[in-house]
Amino acid sequence: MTASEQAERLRAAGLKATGPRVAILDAVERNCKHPSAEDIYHELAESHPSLSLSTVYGTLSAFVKAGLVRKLSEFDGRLRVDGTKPPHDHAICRMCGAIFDIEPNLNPAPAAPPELPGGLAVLEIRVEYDVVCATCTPTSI
Amino acid sequence: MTASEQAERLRAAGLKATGPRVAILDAVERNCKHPSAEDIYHELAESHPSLSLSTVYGTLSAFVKAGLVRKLSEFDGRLRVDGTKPPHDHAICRMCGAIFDIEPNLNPAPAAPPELPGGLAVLEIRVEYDVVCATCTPTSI
DNA sequence: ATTAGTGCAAAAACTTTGCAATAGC
DNA sequence: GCTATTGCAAAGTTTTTGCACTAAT
Repeated sequence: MTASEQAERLRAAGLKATGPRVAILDAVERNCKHPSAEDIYHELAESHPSLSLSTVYGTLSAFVKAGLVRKLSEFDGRLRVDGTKPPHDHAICRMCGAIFDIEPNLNPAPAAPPELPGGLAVLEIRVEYDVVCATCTPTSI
Repeated sequence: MTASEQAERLRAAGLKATGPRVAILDAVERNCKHPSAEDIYHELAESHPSLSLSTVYGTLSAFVKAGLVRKLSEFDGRLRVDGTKPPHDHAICRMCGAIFDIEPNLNPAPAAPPELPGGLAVLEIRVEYDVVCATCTPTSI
Protein backbone atom coordinates (compact mmCIF):
# COMPACT_ATOMS: atom_id res chain seq x y z
CA MET A 1 0.00 0.00 0.00
CA THR A 2 1.37 3.35 -1.01
CA ALA A 3 1.91 6.19 1.40
CA SER A 4 -0.87 8.24 -0.17
CA GLU A 5 -3.28 5.34 0.09
CA GLN A 6 -2.42 5.06 3.78
CA ALA A 7 -2.94 8.78 4.11
CA GLU A 8 -6.36 8.37 2.57
CA ARG A 9 -7.25 5.66 5.05
CA LEU A 10 -6.20 7.88 7.92
CA ARG A 11 -8.35 10.72 6.72
CA ALA A 12 -11.25 8.36 6.20
CA ALA A 13 -10.85 7.35 9.85
CA GLY A 14 -11.03 10.97 10.90
CA LEU A 15 -7.33 11.35 11.58
CA LYS A 16 -4.90 13.80 10.10
CA ALA A 17 -2.51 12.16 7.71
CA THR A 18 0.79 13.21 9.21
CA GLY A 19 4.17 11.77 8.38
CA PRO A 20 4.58 9.92 11.67
CA ARG A 21 1.11 8.44 11.40
CA VAL A 22 1.59 7.09 7.92
CA ALA A 23 4.91 5.60 8.98
CA ILE A 24 3.47 3.99 12.11
CA LEU A 25 0.43 2.60 10.34
CA ASP A 26 2.68 1.14 7.72
CA ALA A 27 5.05 -0.37 10.26
CA VAL A 28 2.23 -1.95 12.21
CA GLU A 29 0.68 -3.47 9.14
CA ARG A 30 4.00 -4.89 8.04
CA ASN A 31 5.03 -6.29 11.38
CA CYS A 32 3.21 -9.55 11.97
CA LYS A 33 4.86 -10.21 15.32
CA HIS A 34 2.42 -8.34 17.55
CA PRO A 35 4.85 -5.52 18.22
CA SER A 36 4.96 -3.35 21.31
CA ALA A 37 5.13 0.44 21.19
CA GLU A 38 8.86 0.25 21.68
CA ASP A 39 9.23 -2.31 18.89
CA ILE A 40 7.64 0.12 16.47
CA TYR A 41 9.67 2.99 17.83
CA HIS A 42 12.87 1.11 17.16
CA GLU A 43 11.70 -0.12 13.81
CA LEU A 44 11.22 3.47 12.69
CA ALA A 45 14.25 4.93 14.45
CA GLU A 46 16.38 5.02 11.30
CA SER A 47 13.83 6.32 8.87
CA HIS A 48 12.26 8.73 11.36
CA PRO A 49 14.96 9.83 13.80
CA SER A 50 12.84 12.56 15.33
CA LEU A 51 9.94 10.27 16.15
CA SER A 52 9.33 10.05 19.86
CA LEU A 53 8.07 7.15 21.90
CA SER A 54 5.21 9.18 23.30
CA THR A 55 4.03 9.88 19.78
CA VAL A 56 4.02 6.17 19.11
CA TYR A 57 1.88 5.60 22.18
CA GLY A 58 -0.52 8.36 21.30
CA THR A 59 -0.76 7.28 17.70
CA LEU A 60 -1.37 3.64 18.51
CA SER A 61 -4.08 4.66 20.91
CA ALA A 62 -5.74 6.71 18.19
CA PHE A 63 -5.47 3.82 15.75
CA VAL A 64 -7.06 1.41 18.18
CA LYS A 65 -9.97 3.72 18.77
CA ALA A 66 -10.39 4.23 15.07
CA GLY A 67 -10.30 0.48 14.54
CA LEU A 68 -7.26 0.60 12.29
CA VAL A 69 -5.29 -1.74 14.50
CA ARG A 70 -6.17 -4.27 17.14
CA LYS A 71 -4.97 -3.95 20.70
CA LEU A 72 -3.46 -6.94 22.44
CA SER A 73 -2.30 -6.84 26.01
CA GLU A 74 -3.02 -10.35 27.12
CA PHE A 75 0.58 -11.26 26.49
CA ASP A 76 3.03 -9.70 28.88
CA GLY A 77 1.00 -6.79 30.10
CA ARG A 78 2.65 -4.40 27.73
CA LEU A 79 0.70 -2.82 24.93
CA ARG A 80 0.89 -4.97 21.86
CA VAL A 81 -0.81 -4.31 18.59
CA ASP A 82 -1.82 -6.30 15.56
CA GLY A 83 -2.36 -4.45 12.33
CA THR A 84 -2.07 -7.33 9.90
CA LYS A 85 -4.78 -7.37 7.30
CA PRO A 86 -6.89 -10.52 7.31
CA PRO A 87 -8.63 -10.94 10.65
CA HIS A 88 -7.39 -13.94 12.52
CA ASP A 89 -7.57 -15.55 15.92
CA HIS A 90 -4.98 -15.82 18.66
CA ALA A 91 -3.82 -18.54 20.98
CA ILE A 92 -2.21 -17.27 24.17
CA CYS A 93 0.05 -19.41 26.32
CA ARG A 94 -1.13 -19.39 29.90
CA MET A 95 2.39 -19.91 31.16
CA CYS A 96 4.58 -17.51 29.22
CA GLY A 97 2.01 -15.38 27.46
CA ALA A 98 3.31 -16.01 23.95
CA ILE A 99 0.84 -15.18 21.20
CA PHE A 100 0.27 -17.52 18.26
CA ASP A 101 -1.76 -16.68 15.19
CA ILE A 102 -4.53 -19.12 14.42
CA GLU A 103 -6.20 -19.60 11.08
CA PRO A 104 -9.67 -18.17 11.44
CA ASN A 105 -11.15 -20.90 9.30
CA LEU A 106 -10.19 -23.54 11.85
CA ASN A 107 -13.03 -22.30 13.97
CA PRO A 108 -15.13 -19.81 12.09
CA ALA A 109 -16.28 -17.14 14.50
CA PRO A 110 -19.97 -16.48 14.63
CA ALA A 111 -20.49 -13.97 11.88
CA ALA A 112 -23.82 -12.56 12.88
CA PRO A 113 -23.47 -10.40 15.97
CA PRO A 114 -26.14 -11.46 18.42
CA GLU A 115 -28.08 -9.03 20.50
CA LEU A 116 -25.82 -7.89 23.28
CA PRO A 117 -27.03 -6.27 26.46
CA GLY A 118 -26.40 -2.69 27.45
CA GLY A 119 -26.26 -1.02 24.09
CA LEU A 120 -23.03 -2.64 22.99
CA ALA A 121 -22.25 -2.10 19.34
CA VAL A 122 -20.41 -5.14 18.05
CA LEU A 123 -17.56 -4.40 15.69
CA GLU A 124 -15.95 -7.78 15.48
CA ILE A 125 -16.14 -11.24 16.99
CA ARG A 126 -13.16 -13.50 17.44
CA VAL A 127 -12.24 -16.84 18.89
CA GLU A 128 -9.58 -16.95 21.57
CA TYR A 129 -7.55 -20.02 22.50
CA ASP A 130 -6.24 -20.51 25.99
CA VAL A 131 -3.24 -22.80 25.54
CA VAL A 132 0.05 -24.04 26.90
CA CYS A 133 2.73 -23.80 24.26
CA ALA A 134 5.31 -26.43 23.42
CA THR A 135 8.06 -24.61 25.31
CA CYS A 136 6.03 -24.48 28.49
CA THR A 137 4.71 -28.03 28.30
CA PRO A 138 6.63 -30.21 30.75
CA THR A 139 8.27 -32.61 28.36
CA SER A 140 9.59 -36.07 29.01
CA ILE A 141 12.04 -36.11 31.90
CA MET B 1 -16.92 -22.60 49.43
CA THR B 2 -15.26 -23.11 52.80
CA ALA B 3 -11.70 -22.15 53.54
CA SER B 4 -10.64 -25.78 53.84
CA GLU B 5 -12.22 -26.62 50.52
CA GLN B 6 -10.28 -23.76 48.94
CA ALA B 7 -7.15 -25.08 50.64
CA GLU B 8 -7.80 -28.45 49.09
CA ARG B 9 -8.13 -26.91 45.65
CA LEU B 10 -4.85 -25.11 46.09
CA ARG B 11 -3.06 -28.29 47.07
CA ALA B 12 -4.65 -30.11 44.15
CA ALA B 13 -3.21 -27.42 41.90
CA GLY B 14 0.24 -28.00 43.36
CA LEU B 15 0.30 -24.89 45.52
CA LYS B 16 0.79 -24.62 49.22
CA ALA B 17 -2.40 -23.67 50.98
CA THR B 18 -1.26 -20.61 52.87
CA GLY B 19 -3.48 -18.08 54.55
CA PRO B 20 -2.88 -15.33 51.99
CA ARG B 21 -3.53 -17.71 49.12
CA VAL B 22 -6.83 -18.92 50.43
CA ALA B 23 -7.89 -15.35 51.04
CA ILE B 24 -6.86 -14.19 47.60
CA LEU B 25 -8.48 -17.12 45.82
CA ASP B 26 -11.65 -16.45 47.72
CA ALA B 27 -11.60 -12.75 46.97
CA VAL B 28 -11.05 -13.34 43.27
CA GLU B 29 -13.88 -15.81 43.03
CA ARG B 30 -16.23 -13.49 44.81
CA ASN B 31 -15.35 -10.37 42.86
CA CYS B 32 -17.11 -10.47 39.52
CA LYS B 33 -15.77 -7.10 38.39
CA HIS B 34 -12.51 -8.26 36.84
CA PRO B 35 -10.40 -6.83 39.66
CA SER B 36 -6.84 -5.61 39.37
CA ALA B 37 -4.09 -6.66 41.77
CA GLU B 38 -4.64 -3.48 43.70
CA ASP B 39 -8.40 -4.04 43.88
CA ILE B 40 -7.79 -7.36 45.59
CA TYR B 41 -5.15 -5.87 47.82
CA HIS B 42 -7.58 -3.24 49.04
CA GLU B 43 -10.41 -5.69 49.34
CA LEU B 44 -8.34 -7.76 51.75
CA ALA B 45 -6.72 -4.86 53.56
CA GLU B 46 -9.04 -5.04 56.55
CA SER B 47 -9.11 -8.78 57.02
CA HIS B 48 -5.44 -9.26 56.18
CA PRO B 49 -3.58 -6.11 57.22
CA SER B 50 -0.16 -7.66 56.73
CA LEU B 51 -0.82 -8.76 53.16
CA SER B 52 1.48 -7.03 50.72
CA LEU B 53 0.83 -6.00 47.16
CA SER B 54 3.78 -7.98 45.89
CA THR B 55 2.29 -11.09 47.41
CA VAL B 56 -0.92 -10.41 45.55
CA TYR B 57 0.99 -10.12 42.31
CA GLY B 58 2.95 -13.28 42.93
CA THR B 59 -0.09 -15.20 44.00
CA LEU B 60 -2.20 -14.14 41.05
CA SER B 61 0.59 -15.14 38.73
CA ALA B 62 0.70 -18.57 40.33
CA PHE B 63 -3.07 -18.90 40.06
CA VAL B 64 -3.05 -18.00 36.39
CA LYS B 65 -0.39 -20.59 35.64
CA ALA B 66 -2.30 -23.17 37.61
CA GLY B 67 -5.45 -22.28 35.73
CA LEU B 68 -7.35 -21.29 38.86
CA VAL B 69 -8.08 -17.82 37.55
CA ARG B 70 -8.13 -16.26 34.15
CA LYS B 71 -5.87 -13.39 33.22
CA LEU B 72 -7.28 -10.36 31.47
CA SER B 73 -5.14 -7.47 30.38
CA GLU B 74 -6.98 -6.34 27.30
CA PHE B 75 -8.70 -3.70 29.34
CA ASP B 76 -6.45 -0.92 30.50
CA GLY B 77 -3.11 -2.63 30.35
CA ARG B 78 -3.13 -3.43 34.02
CA LEU B 79 -3.32 -6.99 35.21
CA ARG B 80 -6.93 -7.97 35.64
CA VAL B 81 -8.21 -11.33 36.70
CA ASP B 82 -11.44 -13.22 36.48
CA GLY B 83 -12.01 -16.03 38.92
CA THR B 84 -15.76 -16.37 38.62
CA LYS B 85 -16.92 -19.92 38.22
CA PRO B 86 -18.89 -20.58 35.06
CA PRO B 87 -16.79 -19.86 32.00
CA HIS B 88 -18.10 -16.92 30.07
CA ASP B 89 -17.14 -14.60 27.27
CA HIS B 90 -16.10 -10.97 27.32
CA ALA B 91 -16.91 -7.92 25.29
CA ILE B 92 -14.25 -5.24 25.40
CA CYS B 93 -14.93 -1.65 24.47
CA ARG B 94 -12.48 -0.44 21.89
CA MET B 95 -12.73 3.10 23.19
CA CYS B 96 -12.52 2.90 26.94
CA GLY B 97 -11.51 -0.72 27.48
CA ALA B 98 -14.44 -1.58 29.72
CA ILE B 99 -15.08 -5.29 30.05
CA PHE B 100 -18.60 -6.74 29.86
CA ASP B 101 -19.53 -10.32 30.64
CA ILE B 102 -21.37 -12.09 27.88
CA GLU B 103 -23.53 -15.17 28.22
CA PRO B 104 -21.56 -18.01 26.69
CA ASN B 105 -24.67 -19.55 25.21
CA LEU B 106 -25.23 -16.54 22.95
CA ASN B 107 -22.47 -17.84 20.80
CA PRO B 108 -21.33 -21.25 21.96
CA ALA B 109 -17.60 -21.48 21.46
CA PRO B 110 -16.37 -24.44 19.45
CA ALA B 111 -15.95 -27.17 22.01
CA ALA B 112 -13.72 -29.51 20.11
CA PRO B 113 -10.20 -28.13 19.94
CA PRO B 114 -9.07 -28.38 16.35
CA GLU B 115 -5.57 -29.34 15.40
CA LEU B 116 -3.37 -26.42 16.27
CA PRO B 117 0.14 -25.84 14.98
CA GLY B 118 3.30 -26.05 17.05
CA GLY B 119 2.31 -28.42 19.80
CA LEU B 120 -0.18 -26.12 21.46
CA ALA B 121 -2.23 -27.79 24.16
CA VAL B 122 -5.66 -26.21 24.20
CA LEU B 123 -7.11 -25.61 27.63
CA GLU B 124 -10.10 -23.50 26.74
CA ILE B 125 -11.69 -21.74 23.80
CA ARG B 126 -13.66 -18.54 24.13
CA VAL B 127 -15.44 -15.99 22.03
CA GLU B 128 -14.31 -12.41 22.26
CA TYR B 129 -16.43 -9.40 21.30
CA ASP B 130 -14.85 -6.23 20.05
CA VAL B 131 -17.41 -3.54 20.85
CA VAL B 132 -18.10 0.09 21.51
CA CYS B 133 -20.06 0.52 24.71
CA ALA B 134 -23.05 2.77 25.25
CA THR B 135 -20.98 5.37 27.08
CA CYS B 136 -18.52 5.68 24.24
CA THR B 137 -21.09 5.65 21.46
CA PRO B 138 -21.54 9.18 20.14
CA THR B 139 -25.18 9.71 20.93
CA SER B 140 -27.57 12.15 19.37
CA ILE B 141 -26.21 15.65 19.49
C1' DA C 1 -6.37 30.51 10.60
C1' DT C 2 -7.61 26.63 13.30
C1' DT C 3 -6.91 22.70 15.31
C1' DA C 4 -4.80 18.30 15.68
C1' DG C 5 -0.52 16.21 16.22
C1' DT C 6 4.54 16.12 17.68
C1' DG C 7 8.56 15.82 20.59
C1' DC C 8 10.83 16.45 24.76
C1' DA C 9 11.37 15.84 29.56
C1' DA C 10 9.42 14.79 33.74
C1' DA C 11 6.02 12.34 36.35
C1' DA C 12 3.06 8.67 37.26
C1' DA C 13 1.57 4.06 37.31
C1' DC C 14 2.32 -0.67 37.44
C1' DT C 15 5.12 -4.74 38.26
C1' DT C 16 9.22 -7.20 39.61
C1' DT C 17 13.16 -8.22 42.52
C1' DG C 18 16.25 -9.25 46.56
C1' DC C 19 16.39 -10.82 50.90
C1' DA C 20 15.49 -11.94 55.72
C1' DA C 21 11.71 -13.86 58.30
C1' DT C 22 7.88 -17.19 58.40
C1' DA C 23 4.75 -20.87 57.76
C1' DG C 24 3.43 -25.39 55.17
C1' DC C 25 4.38 -29.84 54.26
C1' DG D 1 13.89 -29.70 58.88
C1' DC D 2 13.44 -28.39 54.33
C1' DT D 3 11.36 -25.51 51.04
C1' DA D 4 8.01 -22.53 49.26
C1' DT D 5 5.96 -18.31 50.44
C1' DT D 6 5.62 -13.82 52.59
C1' DG D 7 6.40 -8.90 53.41
C1' DC D 8 8.99 -4.98 52.94
C1' DA D 9 11.54 -1.66 50.45
C1' DA D 10 13.78 -0.52 46.45
C1' DA D 11 14.40 -0.81 41.61
C1' DG D 12 12.77 -1.48 37.05
C1' DT D 13 9.53 -0.93 33.22
C1' DT D 14 6.01 0.88 30.79
C1' DT D 15 2.82 4.54 29.97
C1' DT D 16 0.98 9.17 30.59
C1' DT D 17 1.17 14.16 31.01
C1' DG D 18 2.20 19.18 30.25
C1' DC D 19 3.62 22.33 27.17
C1' DA D 20 5.69 24.88 23.46
C1' DC D 21 6.18 24.03 18.57
C1' DT D 22 4.85 22.34 14.03
C1' DA D 23 2.12 20.76 10.40
C1' DA D 24 -2.41 19.39 8.24
C1' DT D 25 -6.79 20.89 6.74
